[in-house]
Amino acid sequence: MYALVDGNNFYVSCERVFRPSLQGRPVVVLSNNDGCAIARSNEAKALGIGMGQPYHEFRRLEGDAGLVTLSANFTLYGDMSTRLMSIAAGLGPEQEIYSIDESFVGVAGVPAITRRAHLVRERLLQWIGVPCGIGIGPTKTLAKLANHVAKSADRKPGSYPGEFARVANLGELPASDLDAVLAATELGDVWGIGRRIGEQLRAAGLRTALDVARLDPATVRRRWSVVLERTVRELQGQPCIQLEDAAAAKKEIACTRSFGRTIQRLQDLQEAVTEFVGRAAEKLRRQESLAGQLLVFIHTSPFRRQDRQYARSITVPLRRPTADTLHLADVAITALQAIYRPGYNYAKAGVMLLDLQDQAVKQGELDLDEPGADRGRLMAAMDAINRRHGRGAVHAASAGTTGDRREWAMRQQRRTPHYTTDWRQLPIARA
DNA sequence: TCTGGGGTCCTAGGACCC
DNA sequence: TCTGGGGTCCTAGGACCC
Repeated sequence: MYALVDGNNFYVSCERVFRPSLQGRPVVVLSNNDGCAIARSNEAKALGIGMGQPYHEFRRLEGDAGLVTLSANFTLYGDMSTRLMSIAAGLGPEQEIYSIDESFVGVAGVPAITRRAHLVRERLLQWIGVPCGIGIGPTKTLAKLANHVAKSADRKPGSYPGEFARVANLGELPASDLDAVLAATELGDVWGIGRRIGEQLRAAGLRTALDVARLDPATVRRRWSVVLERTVRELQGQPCIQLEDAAAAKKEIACTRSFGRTIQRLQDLQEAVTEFVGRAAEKLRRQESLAGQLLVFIHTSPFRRQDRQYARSITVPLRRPTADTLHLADVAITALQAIYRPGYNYAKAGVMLLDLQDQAVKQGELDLDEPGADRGRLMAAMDAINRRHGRGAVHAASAGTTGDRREWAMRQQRRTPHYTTDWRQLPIARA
């Protein structure tokens, strides 16, 4: 038996903890560069603002409907997430942290689980201040579906029985009642059924989660894929997707960004790419891995129809796997020079570290006395300084030294403070 | 004018091996 | 006219997730 705990409209809820005046108001959190909506309060959803909708399309609601828009504050959300996860873990013996605001908890054998879930939920609300929904079911897919039910029963009364509001346990439901819940759920709301497969299923005459659950797994495998087959079996109550107890090491690490405005010069791209390498390599060292390949890409904006378009990437195999920022930056800049073409308005660039391997596993070789081959201590010192004095306190010089005046800097007009991770930005309570 | 970032898994097809 | 069988590895592309 599994539980899925997740924060409602998580980013918005985090912002509301520190600005209670946002309660009850339509609030949207924007993506990087204040580009599009990535979290919406229920009130904002009611205004018709869609997930991923471009900001400029709903900006007018700030005046017309009292909409509050905020720039993304991922430092805050990450810290709130850590706190939330540690409390959610109290629900059962095993936990898989699935995303910034969701975790699966293995709850097999936990007595009075529904009541316990209510207590954990109240604790999350009181200690963290973030409202959560908890769904419980015999498979991860059914736990996800139960979580959807819990949220819908809360937000849209009448869509499901009222006792499912906030906490929904499908595990102790008679079969006929479970069928009724599945029948009331759109197939597109099932975990694992996205836009494309959803369209194909609807074209085949299916409408609800119950329709999908009644498909024959072998047929589904033949006509679609083993992935969808697992979804069908999980809906039928047969567990196919394991709980991933320990976080696995990443197989690739990326740092990619759209620019605050388009840039043309190689120099600016070099600064950006160097910075991306620095961040990616830092993540790489944190998980104690080495990269075997590095990929760099640059492209123009497909949304700027008037611009000539250009997009290219290049993958460079590294002679030795490495986690050395300076070495990786050298490689990345050479790679960038190979794909850069003047005369385009570049909108985005990125770096990916691929073919990652454990740093403990090293190919032995003759020491050919390569200068600077091992800068592990320098990297450790860089990481320590940046941890203590903030991101970017030390970096490769090719990342540029002009700070916020950098041409490509991200636009973030309404970012809230780092309330919980920076002494200078602590909130102040006044009597 | 203005449209995010970071991942995973699966499959098909080609190259290559004996 | 007639052209094997069995396998691995790699990559690109598609689909999904939050």
